[in-house]
Amino acid sequence: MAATIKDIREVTGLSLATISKYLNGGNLLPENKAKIEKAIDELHYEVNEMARGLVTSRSKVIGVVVFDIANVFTCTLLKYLGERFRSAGYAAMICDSQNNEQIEAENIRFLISKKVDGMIVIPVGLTAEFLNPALRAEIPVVLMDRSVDGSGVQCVKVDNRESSYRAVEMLYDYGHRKIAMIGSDIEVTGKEREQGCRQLLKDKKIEVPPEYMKIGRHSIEHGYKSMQELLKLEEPPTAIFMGNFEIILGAVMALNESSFQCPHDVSLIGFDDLIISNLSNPRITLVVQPLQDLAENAAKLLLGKMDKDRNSSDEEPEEDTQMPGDLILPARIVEGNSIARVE
Amino acid sequence: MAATIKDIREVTGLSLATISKYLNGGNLLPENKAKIEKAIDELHYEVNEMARGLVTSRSKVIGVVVFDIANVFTCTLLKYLGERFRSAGYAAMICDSQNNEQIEAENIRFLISKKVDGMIVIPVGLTAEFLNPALRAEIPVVLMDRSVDGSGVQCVKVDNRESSYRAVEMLYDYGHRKIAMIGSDIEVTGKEREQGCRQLLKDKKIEVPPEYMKIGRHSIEHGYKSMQELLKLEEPPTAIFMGNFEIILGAVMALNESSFQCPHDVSLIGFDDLIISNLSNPRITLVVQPLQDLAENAAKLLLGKMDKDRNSSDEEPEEDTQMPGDLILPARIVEGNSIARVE
DNA sequence: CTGTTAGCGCATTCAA
DNA sequence: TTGAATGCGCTAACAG
Repeated sequence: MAATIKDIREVTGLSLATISKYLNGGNLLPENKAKIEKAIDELHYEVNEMARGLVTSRSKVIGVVVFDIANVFTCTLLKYLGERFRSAGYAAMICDSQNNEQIEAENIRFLISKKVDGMIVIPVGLTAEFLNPALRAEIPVVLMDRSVDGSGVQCVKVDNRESSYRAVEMLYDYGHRKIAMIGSDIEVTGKEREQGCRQLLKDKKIEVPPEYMKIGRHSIEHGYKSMQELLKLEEPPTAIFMGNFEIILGAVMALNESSFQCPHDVSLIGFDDLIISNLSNPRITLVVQPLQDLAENAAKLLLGKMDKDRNSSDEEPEEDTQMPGDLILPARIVEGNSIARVE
Repeated sequence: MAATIKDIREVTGLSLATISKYLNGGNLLPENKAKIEKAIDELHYEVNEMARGLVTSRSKVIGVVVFDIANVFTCTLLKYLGERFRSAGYAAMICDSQNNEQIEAENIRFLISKKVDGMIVIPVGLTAEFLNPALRAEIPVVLMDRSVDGSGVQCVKVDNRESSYRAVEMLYDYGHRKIAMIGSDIEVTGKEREQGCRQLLKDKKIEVPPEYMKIGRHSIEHGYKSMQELLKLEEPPTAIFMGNFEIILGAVMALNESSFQCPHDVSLIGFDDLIISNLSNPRITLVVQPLQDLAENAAKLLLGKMDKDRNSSDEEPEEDTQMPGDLILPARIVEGNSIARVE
């Protein structure tokens, strides 16, 4: 069996309290300190965090619930989140919701039972309900990427609407007037991006044929089929805005298989990942989210909330809970050479 | 504060043991069952897994230590691992080693202190030492992707040597004789892939100019620079084997920027990810690892070990610990159209 | 089927 | 500075 502090007591002859004090950085005689260190080394003692957590009611673990773990966006966020948490002395417990709201709700409850000290959630669900158990348990929560209306929980994200607006504006500024979009509508994110696109077109008084707005599932297939359909139109668009990573993937596949050339026949701009532009030829101009910034801000926010929670613990009517609203970071456009100038 | 079983006792008038029995699926009077369920619902009770774990000395958590969380390979494995563990009633605690052996060692010790019931490790390190604490703590461990010599710990992986051999053989069979490789040498995986390549060339009695073997860091930059250098040679290769995802990325970037066309001027075959072939034009022929199989086998193996550990607990000299050796799965080649036939 | 009791490993009082 | 005692929330005997 693993060694416990009792074993250390046997070896050193000191009391449990003294050993505990050592483990928690208290002051003791150098002599005793050395004895304990020697014993720890010999016994390969490791603190039992379950027992410690039971006493302190703090686990030093932060739960991270992601809507889907198997994509670059999520992984990159996880990387940065993990780094921040680690340097603050916390570990991350990552739960994949597999794009399933029920699993998401279970994940939340699971993490509560694990007594995590805080949670980051990149939600599947649009409804706020699934967060209630965490709020009731008084576990600080910070959302990322997708805000949840009516949850009253702060979210760190980019301004999808504004960024999409600027992306389409870039197409416009290059002279394009026949502008199409391939996007998704299941998540808030997708809706916001569509809104941004429509807004620009409206502001510029461009009439959009309904067959130019390909809003469907968030999937490679949707991107693939939509691109095929757009290129088959009698009057195909000269420029296309692609709403997310998977759609870009599918759309570029379809384009590659067609006789159309980018940017000669059709110009492209996409929302999301940078890795894509390394592979495609020509490089696609992209709206890139500041993933590291997003993660660091979310981590900072959460750690801050956790601190406050611990200090204000009992009384005090929480005067400063003034519902701060979402934290919105700017996305930047990274230019490739996928947009042709049109006269 | 969160509700405990004592609160349930207050409400129901039943004893702690009865409530505990309910929580663990024991039989009790329907009447009492209903009472408890009502109380749980009202109080929003959630089991405190720390307390439970302290008693049972099982956490229902499996630790997963990955060399780098921010890549598709890792994420995909995490996804499949997570699904398997979840359906077996376990959660995954994921630790990123950030490609750093020291962090890796800390992760192992951290998970031990969290009393995880088992571990999956995709190691950074080549040396076995970092696994010792886990072995001493008698925590079942299964490695993935990269075996660690002398650790005595089983590893689930593909046969990199054999797969690379077949990849290069495909180039050979298409008639190529001027074959180059861009690969990495920091990890076992990279070394094995290089060996497979060299072996085929040797078997076919092909002399390899040293400038054809670009072995360097596992990075996009290395792929990029190496491709540039290869194309600048007086006698450039007609076919190139690319050893991993990052290298493919860089190499394809460089190729796209050059005047060379694939497969007309240079044929390509790569080791790793499938996503790449969706984007590049033409589609690159790839050696694809059976990620789902790898994950499922590793999960099964680990869960099996955990079961055995719990049952054989005390005595029995573990007769069947016969060092089963690594579990090696076949990779498959997914053909694109990046290889030209040469006469 | 239910209740009583003890103890998991540790931190934390309070005395000494 | 150190030690003895108490309890965190729960499960696991055992007795009823």
